[in-house]
Amino acid sequence: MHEKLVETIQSKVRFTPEELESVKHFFIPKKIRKRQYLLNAGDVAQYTYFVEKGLLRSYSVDDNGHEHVVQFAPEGWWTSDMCSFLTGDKAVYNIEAIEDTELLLLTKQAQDEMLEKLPKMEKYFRLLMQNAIISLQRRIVGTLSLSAEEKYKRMMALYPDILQRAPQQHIASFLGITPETLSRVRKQVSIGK
Amino acid sequence: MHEKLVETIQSKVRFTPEELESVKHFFIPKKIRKRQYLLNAGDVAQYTYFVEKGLLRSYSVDDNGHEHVVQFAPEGWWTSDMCSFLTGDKAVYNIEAIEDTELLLLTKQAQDEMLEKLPKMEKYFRLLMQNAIISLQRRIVGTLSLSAEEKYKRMMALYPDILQRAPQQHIASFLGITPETLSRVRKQVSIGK
DNA sequence: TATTTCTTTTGATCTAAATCAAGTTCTTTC
DNA sequence: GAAAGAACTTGATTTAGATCAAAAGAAATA
Repeated sequence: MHEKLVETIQSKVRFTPEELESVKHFFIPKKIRKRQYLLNAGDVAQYTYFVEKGLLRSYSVDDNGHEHVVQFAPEGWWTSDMCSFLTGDKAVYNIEAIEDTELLLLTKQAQDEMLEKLPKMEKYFRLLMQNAIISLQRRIVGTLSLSAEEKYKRMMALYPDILQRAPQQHIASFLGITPETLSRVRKQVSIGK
Repeated sequence: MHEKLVETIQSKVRFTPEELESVKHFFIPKKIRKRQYLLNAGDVAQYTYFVEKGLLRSYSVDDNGHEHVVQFAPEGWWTSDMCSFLTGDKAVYNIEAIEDTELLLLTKQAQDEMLEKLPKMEKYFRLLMQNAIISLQRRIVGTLSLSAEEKYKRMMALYPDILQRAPQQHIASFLGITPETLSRVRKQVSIGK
């Protein structure tokens, strides 16, 4: 159940087998089915979620009722409403399972205890955050500078698996275009090949 | 020269005066004048920069020659091309001073030594990164969901000082609109009041 | 396996913001 | 402090992508 977690930790920090074993105890395993929600906007995020298997999406809903996908989280990724999780404020993001998903849940308290007991985890999380920032910055530049077709092609290059696994409406939302435009772009791109 | 740095560290982690003092030695002070560059895309980022005073902008240039402002960094903020700094790859961002600016430079080696010697700095950087992620995610949602006018109003609410200090073309670029549109929006908003 | 519901495609129309093109005003700098 | 160069404003025109509408295709539910 903790294979992916152990794998991602080992790829970033040197840990003894015993340390790795002790990490596991801070997490609560959980499985949810497709279409179920981990978090609803307005509630407080009690956990950060590590995805062992499956696929999640987190999204916000704007004043016009339009959804905006902030993140897809496939196996090996973390997700939550970070602000809500850290501050206890109401969450602004909803988190839904796109596939049946196996998770490891970490409460704020468990995380604090873990960081206390295993300070090397600080480094793991810092590196994790650094990578997140790098890709968020790239996404912003992409959003600002690319056409609908270019955005789609970039997604093909960066996340081909998510393109296969997530419904097109959610991919459109992630890219910041309408499902209609995505459909037309896909047709265009498939002809072009 | 290290006032702001000490202030932001103290706001996130408990340090003794001696520890705080020892932090300072890892940084190289530097002043640059308005319009000078700290980093050019294509070079390797040798430093992360902490802004003690002044204002920077980092931006990328796309294939059509359009600039896209990724970040404004006023006093108390960090900036760099994080990817280049960490991996040694070529930078994709340019960093320019919008005002005469006082900086504290940190090399990768100095950062590693500092984290080694003062592990509590891991926490400081992790918290810093967390906040960055929260605001980058919000910016993405804003970029996807708001009209030009709404983006401008949000900037008025979030960063009123930067709106005063940075030229409009750079603000337009940060918001993902053209300078012409920003000019019209500003007129609109000023009449509306 | 039928039926209902959700998702994707296709077409027609509309619109916010981009682009193009002058003017105007504000900054450098010599 | 005058000239040159940026930056900003204003107007006319264009356009990528949104919106609206309806049909076709999948997938969930019974």
